[in-house]
Amino acid sequence: MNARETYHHGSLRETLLEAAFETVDSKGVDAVRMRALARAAGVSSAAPFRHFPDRQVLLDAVAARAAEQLDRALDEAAAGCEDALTQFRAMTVAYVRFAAEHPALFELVHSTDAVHGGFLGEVNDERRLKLIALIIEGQNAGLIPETDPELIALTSEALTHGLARMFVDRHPRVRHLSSEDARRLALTATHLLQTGIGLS
Amino acid sequence: MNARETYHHGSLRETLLEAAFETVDSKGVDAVRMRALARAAGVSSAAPFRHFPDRQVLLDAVAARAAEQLDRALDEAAAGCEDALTQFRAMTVAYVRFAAEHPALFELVHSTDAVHGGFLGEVNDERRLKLIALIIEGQNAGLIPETDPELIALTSEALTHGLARMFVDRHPRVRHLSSEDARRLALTATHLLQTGIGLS
DNA sequence: CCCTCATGTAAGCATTGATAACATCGCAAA
DNA sequence: TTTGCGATGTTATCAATGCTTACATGAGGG
Repeated sequence: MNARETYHHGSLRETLLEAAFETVDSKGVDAVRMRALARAAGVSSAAPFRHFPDRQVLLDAVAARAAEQLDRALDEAAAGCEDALTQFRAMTVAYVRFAAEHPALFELVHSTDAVHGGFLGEVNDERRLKLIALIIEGQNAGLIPETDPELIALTSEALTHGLARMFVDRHPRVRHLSSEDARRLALTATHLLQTGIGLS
Repeated sequence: MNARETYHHGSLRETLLEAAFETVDSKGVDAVRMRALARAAGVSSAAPFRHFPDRQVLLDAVAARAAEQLDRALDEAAAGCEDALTQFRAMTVAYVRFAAEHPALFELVHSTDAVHGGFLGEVNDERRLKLIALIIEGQNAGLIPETDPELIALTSEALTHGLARMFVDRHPRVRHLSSEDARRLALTATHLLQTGIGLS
């Protein structure tokens, strides 16, 4: 499929999107070059612009796909869990892990440009709402004390996001951690916080 | 000093550095253009390369200056505080505040490229060591229970870094917060965490 | 006083994102 | 089946950018 016989490519948009996604994941956002993508798809350097008005729109599309992947990872992590609290913890771990394994994608999902553009912001919002819902659910089930859920969610998210960011930024203290170490760290840290919130 | 009569500029390096710093702070890293800086300094477009081998080195210099400014902010915040714990909290607030007020500079200080290049990494390390020292000092003074200081520092830093990042990323939940609100949030969040750690 | 070398200039290169004018072809309507 | 139109691809080209090379200038030490 890399070489092409027909004048029309057939699925250029998807091919470009996929290649851009891989490039971001493996080499970072800055490594995404319109001409390189075109060359890889066996197509002229102007062709991509038929499918993406400009580079930023392409990156937005990549960000959207990455957000889907992140959401899926969180859902899968929460799938096997019984109560709201366990789900909450599992999602925290999955979140940090995604950041550790796909730093560039994680960064792109939260990059101001893409988020401010609207649709991605809503996706992120939805993910957050899911977490708040879990907290409220936990409160209703008596698992979490009835403190301000907004504050709990915010603080918890800050801790999670911060841990994730430390992996993205190759923070010295987490740089050489194994995947399992990272998992334990996320659990321990959130546990520490949750002790403060009032969880057992 | 903007217009120049002499063939030699006299302080081109500093002028460029300052202009780049301002540009990063006000318009972001991507807005830094070598030619624009040269034009602003009233100098040919090749001149900057006499002082900075390439753009990245210039950005590294900007990052170093930003790191100094951040360190100064933290020191000033800690200056008036009595015990280690209060210092620790004040520095947390100052850290988040710096991120909120100078998002691009904050990002640059932690950008992987600049950090991985060595010297900036050491600056950041030093800042971290200062925090750990505070924790140990707090433990010695009986203000902080004798739990693993590494873990406490790491978790605390994750929370702080996460809060800071939320401002940088214009996170919806903090986007419309006033400076005072942000201060309170940082305090409340760290308090929540410190409750978990075992602080009063 | 002069001559060296740090610092500046002019010109140009390769690369990049983006656009405009033209080519090809799938597909639906006549 | 034919036609022709809109989606998609091509070629050629632009302006901007980072960076380099070869040359110019002049400040300051010997």
